[in-house]
Amino acid sequence: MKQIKHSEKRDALIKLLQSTDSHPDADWIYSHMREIFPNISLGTVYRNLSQLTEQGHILKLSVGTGTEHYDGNVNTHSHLVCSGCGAIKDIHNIYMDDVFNKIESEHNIQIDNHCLIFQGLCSECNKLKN
Amino acid sequence: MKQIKHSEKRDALIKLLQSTDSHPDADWIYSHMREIFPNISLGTVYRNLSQLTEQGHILKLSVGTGTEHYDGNVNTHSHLVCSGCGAIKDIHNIYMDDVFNKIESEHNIQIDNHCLIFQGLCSECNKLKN
DNA sequence: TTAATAACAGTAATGATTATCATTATTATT
DNA sequence: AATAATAATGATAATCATTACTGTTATTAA
Repeated sequence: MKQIKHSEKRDALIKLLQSTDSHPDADWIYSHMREIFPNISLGTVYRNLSQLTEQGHILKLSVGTGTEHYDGNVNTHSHLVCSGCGAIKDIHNIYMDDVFNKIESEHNIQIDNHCLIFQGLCSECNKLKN
Repeated sequence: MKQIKHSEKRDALIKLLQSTDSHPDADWIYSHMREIFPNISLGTVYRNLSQLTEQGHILKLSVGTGTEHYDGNVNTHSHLVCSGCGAIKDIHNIYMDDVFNKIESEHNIQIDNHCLIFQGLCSECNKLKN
């Protein structure tokens, strides 16, 4: 197994992701990292993003928008992609463990992880609609 | 609104997607479409895939594998991406409507659609494990 | 202090998807 | 049926997110 060496930039990347709930993509992350490290390379951002994802320190969200989005919050929760404003919002969801257990025993499968993405209207856009 | 004209190839594309439960990507679809229409263009495949997705006749599955996958079954169901064999399997799931209702009222949001992807072991790989 | 090697910047390459454009097929209208 | 409008198509070029490569620098173990 390949050892991992300390990296100031990787630390800052986690910190950046944990400081926002906007679920940014690599481009946003890159431009914000450049404010801290003006000459950081885009390759470094991608390399660290995939390493951190692999190790479970961050989450990769495939929402079908053409770019991958990332989440510094690895606690179980769901996401809403709002068709009104396009934002990706966190949805606290306590019901999935129960669903897991039922489905695991029904299908004889093992569920290690999941990704639940809702499409619809966030509370702000839903309010505007009425 | 742009009118839609009949297309033999689009019809065959839906039919192809409905004939399999393998959740193929554009490349697989392209090569199978070429068996029916030897000179069909890859662009035609992509164009029809996005049109059909937009109109809700098929589903686009963003599972984070680098390519988009497509599903001809638009009835509510979930998917398992098996970490053993890599397959994408259908998971019949009757529990989500209930979860929707609870979450909609908790968050004052409107849920139009959802995509639930499990990661774990399919029943075959789970059996082999023991 | 040295040796091994992970992380890095800079940049080129890859590969999935989208756009363009000239031609063909479909459909509404005469 | 003939015509006109325009959607669909094949071929191909362009785009753009992501990955790979290469020489250099930083980290850490010995």
